[in-house]
Amino acid sequence: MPELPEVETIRRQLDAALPGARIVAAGAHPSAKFAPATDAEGAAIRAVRRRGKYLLLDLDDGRELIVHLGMTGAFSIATDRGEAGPGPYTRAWWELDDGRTVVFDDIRRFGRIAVVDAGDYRSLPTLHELGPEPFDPAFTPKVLWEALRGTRRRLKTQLLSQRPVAGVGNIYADEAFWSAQVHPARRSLTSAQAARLHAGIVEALRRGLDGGGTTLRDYRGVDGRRGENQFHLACYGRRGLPCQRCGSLLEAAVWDGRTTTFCRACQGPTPRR
DNA sequence: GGCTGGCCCTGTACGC
DNA sequence: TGCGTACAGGGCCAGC
Repeated sequence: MPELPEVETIRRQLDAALPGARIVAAGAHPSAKFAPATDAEGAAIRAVRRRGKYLLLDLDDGRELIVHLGMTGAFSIATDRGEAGPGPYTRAWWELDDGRTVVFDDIRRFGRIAVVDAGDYRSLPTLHELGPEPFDPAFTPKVLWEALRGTRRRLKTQLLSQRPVAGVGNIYADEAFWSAQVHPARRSLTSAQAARLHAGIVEALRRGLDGGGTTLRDYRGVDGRRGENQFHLACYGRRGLPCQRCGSLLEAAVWDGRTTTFCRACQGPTPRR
């Protein structure tokens, strides 16, 4: 499940390989989520950027090819015809003028592709309303506090909306709340808790980035390599295992449709509502 | 306008 | 062994 560190790892690999190449042909799964991939045909790729979990490929005609990896999206670049080309889970592919083919596979089809005028993200609500980048100086503890205390939703639910900060998904959210010793089901927090959560978010994402991403099931880089960060998770997916800080057994619950792992001893009792 | 819950998807794990 | 069911979850959207 690609979150910011995984998407950034992929971005770096694509940005090292694609700028300068022109898309001479394209194909896509007929679903409305992937069909727009063919709209990029004829354009050259200038750069590969990232906002949150979205990959933004700048095209030379004033548009952007936007790709969200969803849960199981993955890129590969085929250099020889017939080798690592489109497969049963390929949802889009782009043939380049240098003979390579960029292939986008997505088993569960939670991904999404769009081509828009540069900077016009109105057709992608989450991207349009996206919060600051976590490593940007504009993302401060105060900004996070303001974004979280201005809602009555659970803190984690609000965090996953991508509005307080861009790029945090379920894995890094659990890690950040555990690190900050803040209960994710709370609906309010102090400025001191916000400061700890801010530090926890940045730290968790930085660690994921340094590890080349977290591979739990499907995530692979463009080069097919798995991430390493799954070996360093302290909380996510460790229900029933001892907390690395206090030794209590970690618990898990489902709130707002998302499984959350937490330490009752470190992060406090679950709020009544 | 804010919030909640359902839906989309398919491989994997597990129980019977 | 084979079948059925639950589960994983990011983003969108209808309905409250």
